[in-house]
Amino acid sequence: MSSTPQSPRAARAPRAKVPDTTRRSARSRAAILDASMELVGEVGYSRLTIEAIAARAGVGKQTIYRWWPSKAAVLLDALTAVVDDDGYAAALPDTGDLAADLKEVLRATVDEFTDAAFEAPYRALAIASAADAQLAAQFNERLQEPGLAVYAARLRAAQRAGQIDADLDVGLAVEMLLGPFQQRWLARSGPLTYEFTDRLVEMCLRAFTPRGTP
Amino acid sequence: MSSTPQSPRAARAPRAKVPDTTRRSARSRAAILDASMELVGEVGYSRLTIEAIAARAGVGKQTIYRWWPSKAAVLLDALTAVVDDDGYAAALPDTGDLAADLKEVLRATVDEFTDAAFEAPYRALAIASAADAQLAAQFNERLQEPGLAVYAARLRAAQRAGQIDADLDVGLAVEMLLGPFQQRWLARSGPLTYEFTDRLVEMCLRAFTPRGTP
Amino acid sequence: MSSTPQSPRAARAPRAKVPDTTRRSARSRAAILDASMELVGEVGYSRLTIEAIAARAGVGKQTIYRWWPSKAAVLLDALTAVVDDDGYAAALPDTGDLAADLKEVLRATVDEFTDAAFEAPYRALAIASAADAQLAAQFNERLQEPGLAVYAARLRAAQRAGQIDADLDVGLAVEMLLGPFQQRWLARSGPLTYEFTDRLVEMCLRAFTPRGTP
Amino acid sequence: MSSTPQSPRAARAPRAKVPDTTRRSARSRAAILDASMELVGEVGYSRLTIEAIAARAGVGKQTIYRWWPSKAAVLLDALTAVVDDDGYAAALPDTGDLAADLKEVLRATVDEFTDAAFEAPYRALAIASAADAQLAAQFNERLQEPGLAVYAARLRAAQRAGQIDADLDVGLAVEMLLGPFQQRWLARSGPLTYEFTDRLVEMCLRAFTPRGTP
DNA sequence: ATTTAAGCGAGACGGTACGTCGTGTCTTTAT
DNA sequence: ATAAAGACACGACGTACCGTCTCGCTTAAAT
Repeated sequence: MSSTPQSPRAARAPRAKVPDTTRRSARSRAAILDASMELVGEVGYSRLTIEAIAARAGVGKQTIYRWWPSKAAVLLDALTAVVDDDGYAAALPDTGDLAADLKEVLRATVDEFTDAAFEAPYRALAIASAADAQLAAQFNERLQEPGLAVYAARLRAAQRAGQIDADLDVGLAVEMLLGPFQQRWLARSGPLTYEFTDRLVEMCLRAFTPRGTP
Repeated sequence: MSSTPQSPRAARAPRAKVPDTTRRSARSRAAILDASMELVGEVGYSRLTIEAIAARAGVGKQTIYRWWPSKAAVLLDALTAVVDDDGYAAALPDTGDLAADLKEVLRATVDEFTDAAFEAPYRALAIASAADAQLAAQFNERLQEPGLAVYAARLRAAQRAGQIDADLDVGLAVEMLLGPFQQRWLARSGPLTYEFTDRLVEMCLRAFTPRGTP
Repeated sequence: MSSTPQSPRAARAPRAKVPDTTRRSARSRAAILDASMELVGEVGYSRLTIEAIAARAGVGKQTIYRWWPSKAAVLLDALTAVVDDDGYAAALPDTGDLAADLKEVLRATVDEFTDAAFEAPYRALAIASAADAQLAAQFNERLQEPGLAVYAARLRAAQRAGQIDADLDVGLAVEMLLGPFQQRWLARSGPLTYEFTDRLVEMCLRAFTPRGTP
Repeated sequence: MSSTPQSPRAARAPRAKVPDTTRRSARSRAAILDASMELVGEVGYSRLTIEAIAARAGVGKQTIYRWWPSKAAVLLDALTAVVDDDGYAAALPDTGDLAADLKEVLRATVDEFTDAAFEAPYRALAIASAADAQLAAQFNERLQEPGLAVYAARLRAAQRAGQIDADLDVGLAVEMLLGPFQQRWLARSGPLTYEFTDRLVEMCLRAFTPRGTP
């Protein structure tokens, strides 16, 4: 991805493949990211083309090929930029009521995945990741895992508060909370409703909490 | 003389464009399905082309376009044929030990999704479904839901045996068992191991079983 | 061409390629010829297709392929039928005034070649003949030469009347009268006007008549 | 950002779609013209395909479609290039003997039209011109008329020398000399022999020369 | 008076070529 | 050296026809 930091010196290697980042046009970069977000919303991932991005961005094709290896990589940068700008919720709320907190956040996530402007590029990246392991690694690292981490943090807080099992595998717990949700979304195997997420939270908490608890 | 005379029979065909299924070549159909399965395994979905399928099958391209709307639709038929031939496990084993039964089947599923011959077309369809709602409906109905149904049946048997809550939402329960699995697989967010599925089953059963149970 | 007479017995040859003429459907034949004449006028020769002829004629494609080797052969039969029906002018007028007679007939020919209904199939055949020597032989024999023959007859009458050289090569003379005309028409190298044909006749007659004549 | 900035220069190009001629690859152009000449000789016009030209030339199909509207247009450029390179006979010989000069040139033309390397593309263009008025205009202007002009020049010289009528319509005269020839060639209505052209010249000269001359 | 067996309408089939679109590379011209 | 522009070789697209090949079906001839 283009985010790999490149010192100017790196370009001095005998046959430099990587262009000189310091000379990069910020204006072009922004135009490309904007155009790709717009277009993926308009036509969908499969009909998204690099030519169209370049044309919409008023940019030469080579400028895209120089800095990104694929249209998915462009989208990854574009969505990362948006998410980082919007200031990723660094933490889940912690009202002390774990169930309420999880339900609230999952309801917000339902809203997010119902918003076409966000959904389109996110789905595009999920699709591209499913097809390309290398992209998947980047996608998971840069967009998915930060999201999961805040769930994990909240669960660990609940562990410390004794609300859930101390020896609970937090990673697995997060997968149980989000896996069914993402599956419904990506495979369109069911509607994304508050009722679904609420009941999913309730069911999961039954698994997370000590058996004796009523 | 040039006016097309319409026999009553011809007039009964209300919609034009639809080819005559009775004249369809079974040989060609089989060759196309075989070729598409082979090729998706060899080159992956994104490099799978209808031209290559036609060439491999020894068939004209039009014969594919006549009967299928997309390469994904071909794969859906191909995989459906394979699954139906192999005799879908109509039911999960029922040894009385729900945890053991679920673990066994999920372990088998791990094996299945580790087998490239099965994985490639299945992933291809999952990708295509993520990109195309219409295909997704077909994919879910014809391949996913039959698979889920056997889990649901086993859970309902366990309900009758009093092993899990009588008022458990079986559909949701199945999503909890398979969602995290499929998510790991499709998004490559983690390894598909027996350990993972075993622990997933254990966690889920804690959610499914009556709270009082130790 | 389909005009080759075939006795029923010929079909008894070990591997009969030639279908049984006696069973041929006159209705289909007529519909095909009509349709081909219509279509060549509507879309031109290069866009004329056998499928379209069959569809317009309400006939199976095989019925065309059974009886004709090419779409040009169909047109040749079609135009022959029309020309024969219209009763080919068996002879040029002979008023005694050769120049006037030739001018009149050439003016009529100008009219004919300006009529789209006649021009389109005729041009189609001329084009097909230019590309296919075998068709050319048929076209010349069945459509061109009968036309030329009437000119030759008229010139021979003029020879007998002493109006043109007795040792004139009548065949060449006919070519001189019609070659420039057909060339203009086919190559579109100039307009087909009465003035052109009148002056062509006058020039040719200077070549045909005895030198002493003023 | 996505609005396409238009430099004044770019705005001066009134019509879109037209590719930039200055960037055209001379190498590709030459390869395409060569390949089309070769192929039309090998397989004939009707079996000449743009795909085959592109393949033989080592060129993408789009490079042909970008610069030429049809395979006939390619051939027109190809033949024009050959003819211009070979240095079109700028003038007929003028030995003072008009008959001899015309016979000599027509005999040379017979040779030319008997040479397959020249005949094939020329016939191809004649066929395409017969089918397409727009191409015909180009063909006549760029290949036919320059050829006719040299005949016209020679006839005008003869006029000045008093050998043929001063008021002879030179254009018509040229059509009389070449029309029967081209007709025989294109329609294959007779053999192209020296005897034919010699007698054609003699006949025409009888029409061109003053009546009193023996 | 049936039985053949042909022609027939219909259209699926294996192919070829079409003309278009997008890819990723390369070259030109202009900052 | 990067950028806009876009020509290029390539490959796949989805379509249109080709000419062949079954399918019932009518229909005329030969049983």
